[in-house]
Amino acid sequence: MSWTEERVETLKKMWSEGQSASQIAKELGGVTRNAVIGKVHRLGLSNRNGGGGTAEKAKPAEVEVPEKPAVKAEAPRPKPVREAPVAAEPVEEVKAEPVAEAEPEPVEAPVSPARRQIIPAGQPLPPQPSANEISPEALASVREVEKKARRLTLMELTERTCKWPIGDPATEDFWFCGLPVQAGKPYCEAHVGVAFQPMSSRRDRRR
DNA sequence: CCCTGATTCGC
DNA sequence: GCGAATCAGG
Repeated sequence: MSWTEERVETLKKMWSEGQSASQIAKELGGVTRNAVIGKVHRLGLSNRNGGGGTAEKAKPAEVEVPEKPAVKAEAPRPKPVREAPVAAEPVEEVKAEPVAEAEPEPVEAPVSPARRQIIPAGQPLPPQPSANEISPEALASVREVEKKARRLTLMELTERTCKWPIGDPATEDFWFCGLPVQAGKPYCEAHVGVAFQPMSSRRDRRR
């Protein structure tokens, strides 16, 4: 597959949304995450903003000293004053521009630290079921399984780890199940059981 | 082990 | 330009 304009646009869109290279690769198909990352770099849109994923290594402080302007006896070229865009507001989102890449444009902008935060866009958290809507048997079973939970943190979750939350999110006493998920489902077998109950079996349940 | 992006370098 | 291999990290 090649990087058609359409595919590149999908890439740009997803990348700016904070999607990971592998996710983008899946979406596009026919390419690996390496290809995506490579393309991202070639397009020059390496740094994404937002605290979503792992975007470390952001040390803008280091700027090579440009050495002196030298003794150029040349004509002081007027240089097309590009006008400093002191818009004061990081407008951002320059999409919808079919432009085929203008020029490098100095990455260093007098931009203020007021950046838009991008929402992780992860899987929506599963709803904590009300204990009184789960059958005693199922509940007991789940409790048992939860003893074997891997106790993963939010960041450790993947497509193959059960995302069932356990404990109180407001305390340290909180983690995610993390056991292997049931094919296609976001939870492990036990949690799929309590998460997807037929309406018929959860009617009129009292404690 | 699962995953992430960054870089290199032969093609 | 492309992307597999590799690297460095979580």
